[in-house]
Formats: sequence, structure tokens, C-alpha cells
Amino acid sequence: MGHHSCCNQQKVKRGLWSPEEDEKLIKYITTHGYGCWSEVPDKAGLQRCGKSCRLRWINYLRPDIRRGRFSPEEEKLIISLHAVVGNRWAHIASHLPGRTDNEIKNYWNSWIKKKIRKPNTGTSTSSIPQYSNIQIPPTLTQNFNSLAQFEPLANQAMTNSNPNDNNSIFPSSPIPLFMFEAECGATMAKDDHELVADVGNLNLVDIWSTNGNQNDHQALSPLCSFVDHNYLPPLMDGMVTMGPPPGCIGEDCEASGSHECFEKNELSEWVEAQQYPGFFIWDQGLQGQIGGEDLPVSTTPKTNTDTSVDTFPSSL
DNA sequence: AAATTTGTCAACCGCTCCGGG
DNA sequence: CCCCGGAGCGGTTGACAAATT
Repeated sequence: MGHHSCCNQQKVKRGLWSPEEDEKLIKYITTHGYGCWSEVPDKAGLQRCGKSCRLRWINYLRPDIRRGRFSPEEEKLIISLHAVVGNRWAHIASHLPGRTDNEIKNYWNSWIKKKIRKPNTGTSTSSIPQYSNIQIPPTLTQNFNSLAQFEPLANQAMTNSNPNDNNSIFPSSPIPLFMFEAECGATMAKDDHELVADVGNLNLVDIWSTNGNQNDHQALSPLCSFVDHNYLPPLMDGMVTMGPPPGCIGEDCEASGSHECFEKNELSEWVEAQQYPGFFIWDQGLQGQIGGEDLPVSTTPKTNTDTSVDTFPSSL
């Protein structure tokens, strides 16, 4: 009869909500509150399934909803949180009062589409547009000058960032300082990401792995921690673009860019040789700046002829 | 100016988790 | 222990709007 399991009513309306339906739902919820969504349609006189009512209320009708464009601060928050927790929209939304996971997800998806529109050709040409004026959040710019400074925080991050724990507090940890994916998000397998955190000191270059292949990296990296991460944060002021570094360990390294990880010292040496202190530089145009030093992009020996300077939403 | 492509966004679908029986 | 139903989550769709050709 009903072609949908959650909708047992005779006539179940779907699609966009009419103002009249909204009014009914608002009236019902504001007077009765909600306990069981599946009984809301009946009691409110709506030809909808409970799930649809819940979604409508949560995403659009509840009084504390915040509408309109994301503020620059909100956008920055989303970007930095997403860099850490990946597509955990509800988690990100919990840091933005009045915003919903759906809204943030939509925003990110259209934003990301811009970012990865041009397919990655496998050369060092970045398909990632360069954005300006994005402030790196304070937790990402802290400088660490010694392992002794860094290690307690890393341990804390490890302790608190159980990938199986939805309530992991990883985002509020001072770790990571900054992370990058080994490859362009456009071509990367979702669960095969490698992240590198540079703590502003070449001795402390470390490899971070997503939970896709964490075991591989755990053995190599004493400070390894796990984050769920799908896409890079955008390039920021002072970031540079270069080809993949040498010294990659692993057979598919050449072909795929850098699917395997680097020995700590090899990567450190290589980074040092680039004469860009404060940076580490990574595969295929994805690299970053640590510690707030702005090196002009023009100093980059760039092989990059990228002209796709997509504009970041104007409010930034 | 019409047709086509691209973008936006609310809503849907299927899945997992969890708690009660 | 399993089964069931509801809540919540994230990927995806599709209607409509906007942009482009």
C-alpha cells in the first residue's frame, strides 16, 4: 500500500511544504512540544510522515534557527572544522548555533564543487583555486619549538580522538596545527587520505592518517592521530605550489602522487632543502604554511600555470 | 530570445544506533 | 538473545532559479 515504510498514512504528501502545512506544524509543536515524531502528523492534521515533520521542524521551523548567508566567521569556522572532522556535518553544526547540518552540508558541497571543478591532470598544476584573507584559526597557528611542547598535546589529542566516538573532542584540541592531504581531493579515494602536520619545526614533521588506513601509519608515526577528513582546507595567503617531494616510500607513490608515507627525516630534509622555513610542501600543489609567516607566492618556483582563480564567496 | 547548462537548496532515502519489550 | 520502531545522520536527488550560450 504505502510505498514507503515510514509513511503509513493513507495519503502521504511529499515534496515542498506549503505555508499552510508549516502553520499546522508550528501550531502543534509550539503548543504540545514533540516527543514522538511518528504521531505528530496525525495529531497535527498533516498528511506527512513523521520523519518529514521532524526534518521540517529541525531545519526550518524551529524558532532558534538562523537564516541567511553565513557570516565570514561562520564560514571560517566551517572550513577549519571540516579540515579536522571531515563530513561530520552534525558535529560541525553543533559549533554553529542556529545552523543545521543540512545547511552546512549544502554550503560545503557547492563550495567544494567550485574548488575541484577542474579535474586533476596528474601534473603539478593545482586544480585548487587560491583564496585570500582567510585567517588561520588560533589553534592552527600555535608554534611549537620542541617535541616536549608538542608531545603532551599530541598525546591528549590521541587520547581524545577516538574515530569511533562521535563525541570525540578532536576539534577543540590544540592539535592539529595544520594538516594537509597528500593529494587533491578530486582524485583521492575517500578513505585513503594521508595528512601531514607540521608543527612549525622541521623535526616534528609528522604523518597523520585518516581512519581509512590508520594502521599503516600508526606504526610509522609515534605522534599519529586519526581524523576524519575528506577535503583540504583552502589554500591561504602565502601558500605555494610545487610538485611532489622525493623520498616517498611505497610502490604506488610515483603513479598516484604520494599514496604512501614518508619517513620523517626524509620529508624533513626535503622540506628543509626547499628553503621555505615555516612551510611544508606537499604533493600536487597542496601545501601549507605553519606559524603565520607569510611568504609571497611569487617566491615559489612554481610549475603552476593555474589560471582558475575562482572567487571565494564575496563576504570573505 | 530561447535553449541549455549550471547552481542552489529543501527534502528524501537508506542506513546505523539505541532502547524497550 | 532477537526484534522492532524511532531518532538521527550523511549521501543524494530533483525542482526550481540563475547563468550562459
